[in-house]
Amino acid sequence: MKNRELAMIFEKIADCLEFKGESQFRIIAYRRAARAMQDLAEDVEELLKQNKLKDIAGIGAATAEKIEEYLATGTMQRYEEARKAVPDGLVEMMRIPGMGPKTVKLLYDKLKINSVADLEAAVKEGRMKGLRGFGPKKLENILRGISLMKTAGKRIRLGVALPLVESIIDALRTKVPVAQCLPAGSLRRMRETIGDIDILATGVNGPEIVNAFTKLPQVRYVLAEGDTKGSVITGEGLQVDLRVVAEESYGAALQYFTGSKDHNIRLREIARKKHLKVNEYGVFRGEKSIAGKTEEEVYKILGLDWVPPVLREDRGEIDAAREGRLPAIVEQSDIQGDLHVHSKWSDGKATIERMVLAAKEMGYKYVAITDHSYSTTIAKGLTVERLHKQIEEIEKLRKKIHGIEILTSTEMDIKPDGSLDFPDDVLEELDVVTASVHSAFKQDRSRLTARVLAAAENPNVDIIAHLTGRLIGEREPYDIDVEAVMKKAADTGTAIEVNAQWERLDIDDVNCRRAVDLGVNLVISTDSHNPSHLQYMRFGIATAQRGWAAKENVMNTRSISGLREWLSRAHVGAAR
DNA sequence: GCCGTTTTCGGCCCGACTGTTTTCAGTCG
Repeated sequence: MKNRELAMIFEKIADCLEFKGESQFRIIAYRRAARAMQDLAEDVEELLKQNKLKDIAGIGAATAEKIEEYLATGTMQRYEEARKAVPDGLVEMMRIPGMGPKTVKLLYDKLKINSVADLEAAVKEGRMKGLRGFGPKKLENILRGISLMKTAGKRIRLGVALPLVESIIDALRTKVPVAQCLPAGSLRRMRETIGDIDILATGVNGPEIVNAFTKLPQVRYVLAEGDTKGSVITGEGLQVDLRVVAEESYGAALQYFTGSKDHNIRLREIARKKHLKVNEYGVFRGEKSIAGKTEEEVYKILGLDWVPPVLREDRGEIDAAREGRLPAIVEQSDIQGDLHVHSKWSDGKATIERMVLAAKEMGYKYVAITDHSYSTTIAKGLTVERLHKQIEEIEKLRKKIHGIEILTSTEMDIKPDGSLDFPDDVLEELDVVTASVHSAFKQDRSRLTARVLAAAENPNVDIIAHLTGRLIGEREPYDIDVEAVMKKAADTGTAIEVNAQWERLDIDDVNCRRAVDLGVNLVISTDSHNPSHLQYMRFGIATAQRGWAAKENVMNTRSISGLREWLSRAHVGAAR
């Protein structure tokens, strides 16, 4: 799959064009094309074969031709030219916070500075002396930018970012009176990783709030401090931006500060066509504010339904909002049970009883105990004999704990040769069966895919868990043909899991959207190894929402009888 | 370079903050 390669190439072309000072619009067009490639769940080669490249939003005649050229020849003329014209060092220099194309170009033209290392040396040797626009503060900022780029700049995962932002907001509230204070940006959109943290506050005294913010103990550097906006770097090297607005602008500011950038640009284009203007203070006709107190009225005045933050990625949600066909996305309150929970029997940290009681506490109507099978030796996987003992224990617990159904289950290993740990007659004894890959990740694409396809075809397998095996920022997805597995799952009724552990979020939002389009059944489960993990359901829900999943798409929104109906139907589907 | 419920050509989102400069360009989100 060449989608990612193409995304990188278009991004690089945009960088080079930016350096050369070409039209902003052309640069934006290339960046948009890059993102279109990034967001594409289907294989770009497949779309080329079907002659559908130009159906992708952001891909026009020129970029389609370049994609075709690259897929046919392995090179792209435009890319080769751009790389030759702009040394790699210059592109890297543009990544330094505070350094843009103009500054880099000027230093290259005047002083022949062409790398980050050379830039650092030049500042320290005083080579910029007398150069217009390079005062002492500017030089200081360049050095700081270089050190920031070295130490920071890494995206952090949602599960790490959320507690961090909560601690910052709590600290701010103790220092200064603020009416509203909440996370915006990619955090509010629940993206799987967060580049920087955005916080929106309302209050009458902007400068005082911003000042208190810049003096918080978490702050290492202050990047900017104005009347309504502050920007800092925390001890962890993470950038946090605070924006303060008046109460009457709350909705418009929240909308603006939640983004995404591309979503907002679309909104402003719509406004412009209606001879309106949208900014963070409201929606304006001429000088007059006509909306802004709530997000709902901002969207409404533009002729759109309110768009849930998780959908604001410019992935078709604007058109859907205009046409009244936004999905009724699945909500936490729809979830009736968790179908992926471990206990002490394998690598979980708590007894079955504690896990079940914690699930009941969540308000669930059922929970499946999915301990590992014996091939996963590192996790003390269960043999057939131990599985039978576990079933006996569950039967006892059923008599003891009421108000929640305990489902017998397994997270069974799909072995390297595609066979399964348990024979069919054992699987038939279980209420629900999950299968997943825990070994031989490095197998080639065809073997790995065949292995999972075989599991999905087994009528006794109900769910495929963490399909791609990725660990965000740690381990790449296995080389598996996700599209082929999904098509098989759509055919057999086998569900694909949205794993809610924030290190995994597997499948991701883009693949989830594709699954929904293909009519694949989903489950959202936490893969809990202790009772507190059950809370991670919110991350799984957010991922499914970002994938446009509705309640109907998600099997564990069903009542226990509805769930059992699907479990039996899945088997019929596979048998045909 | 993309795109069309005013357009197939002529548009293309909008404002805050900084640093250094005497009125604004560059950068960022």
